[in-house]
Amino acid sequence: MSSENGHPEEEPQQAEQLALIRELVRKADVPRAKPRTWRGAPLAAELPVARVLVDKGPVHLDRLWDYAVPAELDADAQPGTRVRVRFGAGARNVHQGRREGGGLLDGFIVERVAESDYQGPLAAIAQVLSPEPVLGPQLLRLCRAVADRYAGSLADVLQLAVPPRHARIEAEPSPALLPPPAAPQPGSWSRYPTGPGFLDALARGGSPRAVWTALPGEHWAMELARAAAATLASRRGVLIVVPDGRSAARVDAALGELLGPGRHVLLTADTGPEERYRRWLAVNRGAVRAVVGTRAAMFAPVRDLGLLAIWDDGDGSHAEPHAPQPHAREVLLLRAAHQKAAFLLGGFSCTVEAAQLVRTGWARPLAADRERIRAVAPLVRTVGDGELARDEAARAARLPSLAWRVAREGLERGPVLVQVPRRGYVPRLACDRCREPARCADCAGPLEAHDADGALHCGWCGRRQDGWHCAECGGTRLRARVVGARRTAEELGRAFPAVPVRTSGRDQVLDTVPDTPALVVSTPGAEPVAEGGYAAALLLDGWALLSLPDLRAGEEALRRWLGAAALVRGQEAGGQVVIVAEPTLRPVQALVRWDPAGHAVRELSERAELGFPPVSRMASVSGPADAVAELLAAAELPSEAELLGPVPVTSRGAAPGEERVLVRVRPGLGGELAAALKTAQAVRLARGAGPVVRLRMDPPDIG
DNA sequence: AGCACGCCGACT
DNA sequence: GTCGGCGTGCTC
Repeated sequence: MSSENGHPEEEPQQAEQLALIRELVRKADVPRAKPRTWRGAPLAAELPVARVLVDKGPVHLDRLWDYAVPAELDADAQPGTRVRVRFGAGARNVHQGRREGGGLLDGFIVERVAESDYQGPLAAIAQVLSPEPVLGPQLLRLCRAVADRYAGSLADVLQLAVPPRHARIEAEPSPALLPPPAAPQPGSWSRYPTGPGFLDALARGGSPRAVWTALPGEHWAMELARAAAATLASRRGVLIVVPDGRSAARVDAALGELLGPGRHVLLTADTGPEERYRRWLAVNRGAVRAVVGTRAAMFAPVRDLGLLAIWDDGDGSHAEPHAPQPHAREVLLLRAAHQKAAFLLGGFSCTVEAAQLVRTGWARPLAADRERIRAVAPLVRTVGDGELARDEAARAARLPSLAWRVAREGLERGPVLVQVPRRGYVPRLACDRCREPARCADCAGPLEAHDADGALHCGWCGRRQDGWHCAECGGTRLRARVVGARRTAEELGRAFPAVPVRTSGRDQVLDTVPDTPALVVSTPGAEPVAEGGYAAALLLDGWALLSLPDLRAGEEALRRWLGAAALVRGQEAGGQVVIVAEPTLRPVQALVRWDPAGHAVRELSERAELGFPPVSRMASVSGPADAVAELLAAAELPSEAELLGPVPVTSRGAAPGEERVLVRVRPGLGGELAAALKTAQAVRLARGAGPVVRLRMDPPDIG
């Protein structure tokens, strides 16, 4: 396939690059030393050198250290085991018999080799914590690839990938592996023209890759379970990553229904640390071959991986908040490439990244015919600003009369969902006339007005913009308006006093609601499933979502609307959706036509024109101004790298005087960019540890 | 990060 | 003459 995107196909070239850098970082040609006897203690007869990754500590220790393997630890000190080693200046003194010193640090044996290229005497491994090989070769390779991709340290990634140890759990035997199940019937996969073929390929041991646009009302958890069962039938393993515990529980239930007990495990944060480690060990030991879980499960060491699946990749929960902040979709893509496994990315909506996988030909679309979509999608109706202005009832009650009518009708037939915005968004500027986001004339970054004088500055390159006018329509006035709608929902509840009002939100999320008339007020993402589908839905958060301070505002709005609208009965069953948003806006049109993939394709081509991610690759470098400048000057960036900024960092937690620079490269150079920044960072830290500079690949918050 | 070694000022 | 300031540099 082409190398036009930043996806797994750039990986071999990247690996080569990094191998080269590792080589350079290592000392120049020195004669290879055999491990010397340490205090005269006998060494392991074979492969007496252990290459150890020290688990914690500063970034410049992110390399392997050679230790001698004493004969008595030979059997236990295998690759992948957790060990303790003496590390620090004092360790040598121990060797010379002077006094104790050098702290004990935890680490992992990465490999056993015959000789070391370190010239001095090797210290011995102090202790093998347990003979359990928790860091197998494939997991190690994955973690290294993730660290490289995100310009992070291997130690940081291992912290995400290998759970903390519980000795008692390790002592327990894992259950025996059950024989593979029979291949499942295609079931509702038959509603997609290529669905049965996809399932069949999985069952036969093939590795199809698909971007699946789920039909409205789809019992997607069962579809994922069927794909898992087909893969297990081919004697291969499965990993399914979903955004939250609620979704994980649904897939868990579907897997249980289809496979019976003992063939899969659920890995989520709700499970206590010990039980979690028990399940993780069962997976690592090959006793269980199917895993469903939330983002931390993206590293689950499933054996013989046949299928990697992710549901709703646009959900922000898939982005790991801990360094180096890998995204579950990208990690699964790396795994699919490494292991030649099948890949299934599904959702009611479609991200630009997913559209890019299809565009480059890496994955095939898996979607239903238009006719079938029309039959099962609810009828979507819009209320734009013009209508709102003319609508007397709306002005009085802050709710358009169409919404009243649809709610009243819906409540005669079942529950009605009301989606209201969450608090705490930051509006950005848009053209008052056509709502196109206001963009910088120089680099197309988002404009901000954070000065009291009202002057406009670019959020990326920091340049002042005078005399702004809209590139789309020529308008010269800006707006930052948002609609507060929570109160509207409360008023709606008062207007239907006979009907119960249930709420689902951040603090208390309802899982399901019964099939009886009720107003169900929910924030995006917390919508309960209605047993027979909602009779209607009101989407009242149009402007709040569209003015999120994000490049993805449109995509995110559409994703949330589709997530709610997919819970509504089809229009043949009378299901209706009313959205309070301008009908000319692209995401609104995509909702009306129920065409998320088309929306993502258009967003993608627009990003390509503007040089936005994921069509370009970006890194953000932030910290004290001089430190940022110093790092960038030292980094051997790809020659055509484009520097945007610096701009002052205004986010929470940033010290005054901090700045941020964005580095942009064309697709395919992301690996090179990450490697260059990581090397420069390591060099900086190795000498003198100046003020901290934060690196972030693919920053999500670039406006 | 720790913790060494190392090369210049005021104290018994 | 020594004790000790914390400025570079290494840690398998």
